[in-house]
Amino acid sequence: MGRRPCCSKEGLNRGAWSAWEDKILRDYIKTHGEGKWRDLPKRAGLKRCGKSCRLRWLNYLRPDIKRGNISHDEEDLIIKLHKLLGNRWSLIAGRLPGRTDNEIKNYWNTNLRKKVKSQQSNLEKCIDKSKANKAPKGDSVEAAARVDDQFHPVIRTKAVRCTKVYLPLQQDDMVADHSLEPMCNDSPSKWVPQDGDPSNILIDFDMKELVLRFEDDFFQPCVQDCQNSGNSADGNVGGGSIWSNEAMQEDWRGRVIQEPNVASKLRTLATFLDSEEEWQEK
DNA sequence: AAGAGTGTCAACCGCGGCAGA
DNA sequence: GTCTGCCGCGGTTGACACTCT
Repeated sequence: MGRRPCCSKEGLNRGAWSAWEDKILRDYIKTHGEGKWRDLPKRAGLKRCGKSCRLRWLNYLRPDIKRGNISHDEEDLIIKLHKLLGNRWSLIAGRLPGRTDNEIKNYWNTNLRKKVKSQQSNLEKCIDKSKANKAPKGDSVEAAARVDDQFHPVIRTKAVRCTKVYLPLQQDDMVADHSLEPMCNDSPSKWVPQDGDPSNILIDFDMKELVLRFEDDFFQPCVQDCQNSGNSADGNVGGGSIWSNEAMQEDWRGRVIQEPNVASKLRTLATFLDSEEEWQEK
């Protein structure tokens, strides 16, 4: 049994919307409000499918929409949110007032994907170099490499804020390195090994703070080092990738979903992201 | 000047989630 | 608990604009 199409395609207009179609739709929604998209075209007298009307309204006609000129701040935010959420364009758009998921998706595909990819490859070069050189402990490049190896779970905890998370970290590494301690609001004593397995640590702390510190302070030496050594890293810490590669990122997402004590649905994440008080309380 | 190649973005499509019957 | 229909999402397409040769 096949799925019933959303509407009959016969006799319907397709492709670009004309000015008068826009006017009809805008006037209709102004009078009757949004919703009931399936019936809207008939009631409004439009030869369009309901889905098409909805899309046109949400992505183009809505009065609160900002179009074009994505600012540097917005771009930065898109990159950071994309690190956390992946291609969840509607969630990302929800954090950018006046921007639509379609616009952000297009902007990502045409501008940011390449940009982020090149920064990612610079990061990999940087880390490879540091590993090859066996820099002494404490060296910024080595430290950044260790961050890349170990601290991607920090971002993971942000994605499931306020939820206790099992992290596959080596506790010894974390505590022994004093440069990492300020990144955690809670004292390391609150990091409790789970089930006697030292590689699983239960953590529950302020994740936003962690991410900011990670991106803005701790990561900077790596970028500077890249520049000093002739590797261009664009100097954009916020835009630098936290992942060594896409596989690592995918692996991270998969494991989050499977963890028993972690919010198992991304809708939970959406709720969290929509909670302004929580977001700003720290 | 013109044709080819590339980029951009509005619109379409199919699927999955969810609410209500 | 199951079914049905609507809505919203993310991936993809294709028309148009722009740049290069």
